[in-house]
Amino acid sequence: MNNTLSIVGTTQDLSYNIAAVERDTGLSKDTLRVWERRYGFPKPLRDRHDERLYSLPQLEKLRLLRLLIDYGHRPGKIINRSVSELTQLISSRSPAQTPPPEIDAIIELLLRHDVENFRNALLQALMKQGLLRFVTETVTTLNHWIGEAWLTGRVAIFDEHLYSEHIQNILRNAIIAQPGRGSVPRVLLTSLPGEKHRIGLLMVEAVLTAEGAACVALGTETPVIDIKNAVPAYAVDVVALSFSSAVTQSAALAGLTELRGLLAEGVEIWGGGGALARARKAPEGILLLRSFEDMRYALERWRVEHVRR
Amino acid sequence: MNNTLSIVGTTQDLSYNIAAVERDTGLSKDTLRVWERRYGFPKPLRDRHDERLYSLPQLEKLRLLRLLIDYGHRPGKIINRSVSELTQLISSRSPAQTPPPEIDAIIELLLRHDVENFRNALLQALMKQGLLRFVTETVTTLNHWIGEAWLTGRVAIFDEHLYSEHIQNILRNAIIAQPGRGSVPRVLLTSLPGEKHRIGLLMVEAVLTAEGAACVALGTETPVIDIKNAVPAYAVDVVALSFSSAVTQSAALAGLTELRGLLAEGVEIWGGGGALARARKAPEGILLLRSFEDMRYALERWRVEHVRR
DNA sequence: ATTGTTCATTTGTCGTGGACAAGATCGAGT
DNA sequence: ACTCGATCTTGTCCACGACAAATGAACAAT
Repeated sequence: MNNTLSIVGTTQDLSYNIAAVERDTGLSKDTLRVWERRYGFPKPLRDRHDERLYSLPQLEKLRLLRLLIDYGHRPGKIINRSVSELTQLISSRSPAQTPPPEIDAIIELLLRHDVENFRNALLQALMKQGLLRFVTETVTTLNHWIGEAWLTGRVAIFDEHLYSEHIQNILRNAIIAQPGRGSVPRVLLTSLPGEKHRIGLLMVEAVLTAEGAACVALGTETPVIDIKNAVPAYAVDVVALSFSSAVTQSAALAGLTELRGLLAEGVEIWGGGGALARARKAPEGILLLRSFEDMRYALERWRVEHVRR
Repeated sequence: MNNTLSIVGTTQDLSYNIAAVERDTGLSKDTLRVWERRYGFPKPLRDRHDERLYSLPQLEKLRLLRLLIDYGHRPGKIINRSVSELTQLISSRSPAQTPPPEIDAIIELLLRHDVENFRNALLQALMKQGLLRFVTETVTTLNHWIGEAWLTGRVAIFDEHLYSEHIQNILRNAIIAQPGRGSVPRVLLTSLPGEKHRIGLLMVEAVLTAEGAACVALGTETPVIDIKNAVPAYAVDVVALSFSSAVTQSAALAGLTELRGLLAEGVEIWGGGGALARARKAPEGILLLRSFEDMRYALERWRVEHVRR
């Protein structure tokens, strides 16, 4: 079972065993070992039983590498560069643009760790704009720029955690405020195992609920089989899946196709999110939503096609 | 990278490669291979390149096994029983006790997949009892009995997902409703990597906020180093960590001790949750909270010890 | 009766290297 | 500009040996 919390460590400078590194970097054990074999990095110390002990600097460099690889760099080209070269690569990649001032003001509060005012700024934006605009404009751009700031190291991991929690609070608060009795269509909302990003899912739920659909939200990481079983149980008309850009496009399409094979014909499948934003054509029987605009249109279309007699 | 969603499959009856099985069962590839070697199950077909291809029945039996093992059965004893024997084991596991009627009524709605009324029943309970009693009584017992019903197979995985989402909606809604300006102490709230249960964390946040503390919630799975860095950034007085019964007690204690070594003396560490409920004695410099009562007492004590001049 | 200790067994994770599929890159040809 | 195939790169899979960590049983001590 993969529920170890263990971190090997002496009091002062700690070392991480290979499982801890896999957790903290997202690089599989196989990958870590094969990198060591091929490129000579990371070359961890060994404990008394010849098991790998990674140091904190190694772990930090691995995180940098992961980031750059996600961004399109090839491992072999960058793995033996120094940490400073890598950070330079990251910052040089960042676009010259700056976020719009109202977004920047909010990010500024996050950077100052001013929890109360950060929360209030978000709430005020929501009040001022209404749920739909708040989600489709403010939250979308906030996500983008905070991701950007994280890449360049301006925003720490815990800041991003905090941001995610607060957005969740606000979105869930907005969702629960909606009535949503007997609405159509009934939409099952979730992501496949491996996809952990909750915010995209909540944004969709907020918009759909606001547009009068009935959402059955299952959170993240529902195995395909369980989705298949949930569809008849909750009598849903549509299954909507979210894929953040942390997953590859091909993986997302494969998951969608897999699900299509398992579900009844009448049930629609919608897929959206960063991983699919640039997808060319949809697999048979699947609707790709490249924007919130697309989604509202899809909703409209469903309703026209399923008019009550 | 472990973000493959790929599933190998022909249109009709699909087979799953070892990565897909790892995802859907939570059993690591190493475990799957060593079970095959030792016990002869699961013995998957091989593709043209000698790679394992698991069938759907195998996958389903693996999920049953996982369930029983989580409950305390030993793999070696049950792995070669038939599926019907295993399901029998699960249903015979059902405890003599039954949940109190008001809890049972709510669970019944979940079993009927009656989303709207389920939501309303939860909201009504909250209104009737107030936040504190709702969390410490209703949610606590609901968690317990739904976990129980899941073990006996009465509640499906997707039902539990749905339950978790709704509880989150409600708790976060309650949290955001509180003012919380300039309160003390400032409490950082999170869990360590590997601990994914969010509900316990949210329950604590709800209670603490209601009691007038200022919570800085980082969600689940924050690496120790990031906690260490967050403490000065957010100027917190207390770090509170939650450990569900999915982790072992020793792992929880190790994590707490590890953290203690990294944080400044003045910062308190509180640990709570299922894994620690039966812990004997706390490590040096750590406060174990075995109940919500304990937590309110700890809060009281902190305030007395840090009286404003 | 509960708690601590010791010892044997079970079980999951780690190690090694070899192999190869799937992806990425690049050049040639339409 | 674009497919197409050849070529390199990279992650995942395999086998199987070893052993640490978890569990259970047996027993002593409080």
